[in-house]
Amino acid sequence: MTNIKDLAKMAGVSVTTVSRVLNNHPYVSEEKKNAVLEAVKASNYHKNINAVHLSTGKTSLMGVVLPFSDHPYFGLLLKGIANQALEYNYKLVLFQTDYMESRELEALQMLMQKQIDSLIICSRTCDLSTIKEHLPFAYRDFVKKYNLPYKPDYIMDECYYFEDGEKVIKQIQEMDAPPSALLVTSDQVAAGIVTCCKNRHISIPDELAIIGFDNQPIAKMMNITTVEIPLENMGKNLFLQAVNGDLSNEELPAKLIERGTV
Amino acid sequence: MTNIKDLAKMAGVSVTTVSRVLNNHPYVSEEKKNAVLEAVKASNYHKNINAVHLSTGKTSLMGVVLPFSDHPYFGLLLKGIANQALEYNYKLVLFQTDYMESRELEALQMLMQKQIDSLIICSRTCDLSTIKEHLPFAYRDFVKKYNLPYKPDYIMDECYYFEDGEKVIKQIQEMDAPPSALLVTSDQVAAGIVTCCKNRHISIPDELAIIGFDNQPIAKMMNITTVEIPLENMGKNLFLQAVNGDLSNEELPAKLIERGTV
DNA sequence: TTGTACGCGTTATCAA
DNA sequence: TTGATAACGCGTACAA
Repeated sequence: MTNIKDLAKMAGVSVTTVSRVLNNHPYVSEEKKNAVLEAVKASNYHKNINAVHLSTGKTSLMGVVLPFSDHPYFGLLLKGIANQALEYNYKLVLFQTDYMESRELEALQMLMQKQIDSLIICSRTCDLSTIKEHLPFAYRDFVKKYNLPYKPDYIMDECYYFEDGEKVIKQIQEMDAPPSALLVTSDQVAAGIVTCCKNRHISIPDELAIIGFDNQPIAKMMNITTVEIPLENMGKNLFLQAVNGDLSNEELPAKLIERGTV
Repeated sequence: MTNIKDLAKMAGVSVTTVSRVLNNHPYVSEEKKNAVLEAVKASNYHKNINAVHLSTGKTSLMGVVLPFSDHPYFGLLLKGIANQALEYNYKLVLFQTDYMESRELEALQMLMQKQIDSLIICSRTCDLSTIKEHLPFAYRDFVKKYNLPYKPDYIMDECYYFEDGEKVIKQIQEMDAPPSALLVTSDQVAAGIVTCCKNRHISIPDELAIIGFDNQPIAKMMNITTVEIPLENMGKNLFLQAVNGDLSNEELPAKLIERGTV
């Protein structure tokens, strides 16, 4: 593999001049510039980016931690981040954790080792203190904390996909005092619930009212009342905050889309 | 930031010894080893992985090119790759191309610049020749080529999600000679089609037969006949081939799951 | 078992 | 406008 030293020799200039040309720095004569570009072409030269990283101390790589990307919520969030990353010429390194702490730690590891410049944690299983003690510098937390009372039975975990709708209905039917309404954190799951209810002849919204989440197209098709969340926008904001070190704890508006399941 | 030189000074040994301890190499006395480990702890030391990369010429980073990850087909494929990557201690760099050639080129770029050790291209828009001319070495192509006759009208592109089912039905209903059966390349879309047919009182399979793809849980819930593809396994294989430079052009079995839409 | 010294490929500083 | 040369942090022949 040819390197800038080779190029310098080929073009009859110093490595500094080659570097200047390669990075569009000023103060290079047209003549030498052309000589360098010639050499680049002739040798099929490509920068070794790792050397650049070592020299500059930056990688233009941003980590994103999330449980899975094949879920519409995280998928859209990721999309927002990704688009913004594209604009800033950043690449993303994805950490699909499946809610496993060990994988979250891998991300922290990469951050510490400087393989990524920054890290967006969209979901975490590990303790905040764990994050804290692993980092040599301060981190930012944008999550608002609420202390609302709730009924544990009425909260069902691990519902991410369409097919989980069946599980929910089963669970509800086994309850002594089943809820008469469901706030579902994904339109996909809501759609699954609606489908399952149809199969079992449970009337919606009479017997069971449902509000979805995200205002996905599937909610429109199946006429499901839902909450619109500006996920892509959230992703965009996250990226910007991460890349700039901003602290604009902006609140994004959510909107109720009323349809037929309530 | 402290580096191995600092550690060496702190522990009263040479950088070589520090490196040996850090990489679990043999030929280090317990005494010195402990001294180094002490220093590591005391200084909150972390390797600068970029320096390692430069020195070793490897990054343990593998690129994956795919159009989107929030689609069950690519989602599962990615899952298979990711799990295997985990085992081999590789990290993945995701290139979500949205079928844009420019983004595919970015991936090739990173490969050439040695920021990633290897690249798995799950989908491509660019020409094979483009890939070829961008690479300094040979690449492997595992795609079988078939030359089957087909009717262009009967092929509908850009159907990826549940909601695209509506589009399909609309298009079919506008045809002079609509097909009586659909082979759908995603169970999500198939489910959307089935739902849409229900809404419009189109009888399945009498008026329209449907075969899905992937045997996703949604297909089971909606009783859709489908083809089971070992996607995760495919992903696993892809990773192994990429990491080992294997050429085991293995053919994985697909299986028809007969249900109610045919 | 240990350490010296060099190479990896760039960028940055500073003097010319 | 140019070029020597010193970082950057680590791995590793090679010598001891």
